[in-house]
Amino acid sequence: MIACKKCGKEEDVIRSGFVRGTQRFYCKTCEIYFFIKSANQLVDKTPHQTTIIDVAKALGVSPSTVSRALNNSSEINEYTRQEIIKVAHEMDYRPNLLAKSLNRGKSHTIGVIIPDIQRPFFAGVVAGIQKIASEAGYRVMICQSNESHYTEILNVQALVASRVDGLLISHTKETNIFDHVKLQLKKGLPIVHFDRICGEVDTAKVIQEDFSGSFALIEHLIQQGCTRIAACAGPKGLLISENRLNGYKAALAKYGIPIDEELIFHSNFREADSLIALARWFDLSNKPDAIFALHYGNAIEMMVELKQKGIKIPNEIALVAFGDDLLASLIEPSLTVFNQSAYTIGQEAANILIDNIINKETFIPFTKTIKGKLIIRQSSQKTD
Amino acid sequence: MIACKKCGKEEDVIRSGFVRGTQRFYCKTCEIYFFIKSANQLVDKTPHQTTIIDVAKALGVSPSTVSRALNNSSEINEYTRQEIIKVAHEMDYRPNLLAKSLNRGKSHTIGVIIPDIQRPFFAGVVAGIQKIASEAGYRVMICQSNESHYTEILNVQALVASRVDGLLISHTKETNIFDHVKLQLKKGLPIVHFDRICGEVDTAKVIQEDFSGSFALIEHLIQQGCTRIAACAGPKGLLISENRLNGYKAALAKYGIPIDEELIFHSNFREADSLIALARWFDLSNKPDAIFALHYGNAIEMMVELKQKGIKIPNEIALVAFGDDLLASLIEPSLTVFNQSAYTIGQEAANILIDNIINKETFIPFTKTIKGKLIIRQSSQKTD
DNA sequence: AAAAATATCGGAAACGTTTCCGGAAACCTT
DNA sequence: AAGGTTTCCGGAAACGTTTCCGATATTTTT
Repeated sequence: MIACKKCGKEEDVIRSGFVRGTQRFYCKTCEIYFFIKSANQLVDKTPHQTTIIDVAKALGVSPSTVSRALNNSSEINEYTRQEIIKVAHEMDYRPNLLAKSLNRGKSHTIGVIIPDIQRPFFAGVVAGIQKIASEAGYRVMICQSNESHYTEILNVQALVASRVDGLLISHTKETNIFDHVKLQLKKGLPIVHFDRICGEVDTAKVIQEDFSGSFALIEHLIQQGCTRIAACAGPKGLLISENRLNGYKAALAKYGIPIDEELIFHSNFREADSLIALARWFDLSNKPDAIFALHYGNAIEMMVELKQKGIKIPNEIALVAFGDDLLASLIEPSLTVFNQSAYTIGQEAANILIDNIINKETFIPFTKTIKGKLIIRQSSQKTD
Repeated sequence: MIACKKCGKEEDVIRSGFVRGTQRFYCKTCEIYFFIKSANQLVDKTPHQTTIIDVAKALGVSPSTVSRALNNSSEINEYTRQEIIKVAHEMDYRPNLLAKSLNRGKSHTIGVIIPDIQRPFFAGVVAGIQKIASEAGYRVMICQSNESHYTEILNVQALVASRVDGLLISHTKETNIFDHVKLQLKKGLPIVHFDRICGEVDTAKVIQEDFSGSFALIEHLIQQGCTRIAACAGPKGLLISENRLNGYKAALAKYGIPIDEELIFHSNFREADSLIALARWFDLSNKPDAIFALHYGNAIEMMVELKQKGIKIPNEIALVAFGDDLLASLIEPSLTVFNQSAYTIGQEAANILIDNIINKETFIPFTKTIKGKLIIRQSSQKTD
């Protein structure tokens, strides 16, 4: 027989099921259910990170006082503060940012979504973001979409679940539906776009000189005597690709060169695309005398292929591209590019986002264009 | 006169200070202090992310039931679960991971500390880490130490404050005191080192074939007929530099080639160092016929310098290095390297860390060496 | 010296979850 | 039909902070 935990009597205790792996009892007198604990159910407190309560107990003060001491509150005696700080340091107290964030309703974390960290451009952007963020006391959480729209959506959800205070995003090349960002924006989440921006959402944006950069590159080619300039563009929906293409067209128009649609190839940024483009152009009766790669990677791939085929750059065909890298200066011939300062873009985007976070109510979205510069190297300088 | 909020009498109410910007009163009868609220003090609830409580209210159930429905608990009716899931979805409920983490005592986040995300090797590692982590349901928080020991310490503290479940770290080149990791390890934080590991801490480690990779490179050079092989090493304290240097020495020893300390230069990975090393070697009466760069960056810098000086690679001097990159295959002459698969290292390190996190009690630290491979290119193949 | 103000502290609520615990109802057994 | 079991749900505690509020002791003012 089992004694009731409350009245101690054994008569009216009956068994009452096997609940959650343990025998349960019921005392009809007291009308209560109860379990009998086995010895090994006694708790073995694992050591934990020291909390504000530990510090408070050590000093015989209340947790609120410790909190005040550690947060530069004015409502605390200076001597008390010093003592608390001393003890907190001795105990290696580290504030639990999860608790703090939960309580404050802000995580002091910003989320970043990029297609691929391994691309030097995005690595540079991330570095710029982290610089500004850490200086402003923000942590950074980075997600890669791997150019997958679905992954991008999951990334947004994950970052929202982590309650980031704001979002920096450069879209997937296949993203043409923006409901996921629209929804969060509507919910009040500060969002800043960079590089691969989205036109249909009212966010602040940081972009490169896509139009004028292209324009400068093409103008340079024309000045070198090129007249049939091929363009390896990106997917048709992608805004930044469109802008660059417009710069290309504008430059041609300025110099009265007709636009030949046969010379414009829409790639998907895959390696194979570069070769397909080349093959198509070289099948033309009227071949191009220059190539403009809207994306850096395409240019490198093309250069490798052209060299392998024994085609002379730049004399037979010139080559210019958007983007820059150590490789561009070291490859032979070195590559003429319009350089986008990834680091600066990252810094600027982070600055704007933090401004947006802090001045949430008054912030007005705007678009900032980061100056790039034309770097003329061998691949475009025709010699006679 | 002011009426007491409790008894309503006005006689015994006196003013009692101007506390926190508001007039305070005291009722001598009731012995209570009170304020009188102005109209604009009424709360204006800002819209918030929908919580589990919102969902519960919408359905007329308790929060615990909602939690059970959303967490695949068995103690819930299937019909109820479906209803709750439906409503939660309609309300676009996103669990607050901060609250969840705080409650559960684990954040499901792992911290990563690397010297510089812009170095392709580390970018590759990060990509590998994120792959594994996201598959396992972990988030990743990345910090850059920028090769500063002090920043590294701050990074550790920041990640601990964020209550990461584990830490992946590759040390600064100037780090030779490891108290910051020792402390956290002692506190029970799972830590895994990779690449730039630390010998004096009992953590799991993921390293490259530093010794045998060097050995293979040097052996290859010797087989090409090189006998005076110079080495551009890293700082003396850095373990991975030591290991590589040992591989170099072992290979020389195997072939009976004496070790000439004049051919070993300890750099600090700065660009200028490469040039200094070259200058020193070329000042020797007995010049080297090959150079082994323990770090990839040095090799590129040296190649640029050598080409500029008109020195023929590999015939006048061969060049090999640790590490790989697209650049190594495209530069001319292309660079012979021992390739370290950064992505694999990241994956492996993440796998081990997660194992360590999950099986915290039983986990036994070990060191895993990731296989690399010798990629022979032009820079080392002497032609006659 | 009473009244008013100030300085400083403790208690408790709140943030959004999960989980422990207990209870009611329905369902089985003899 | 009563004891025993199972199912399923609600209430409340807990996670570690911050902050609101109230309270006391001390100081200043009148």
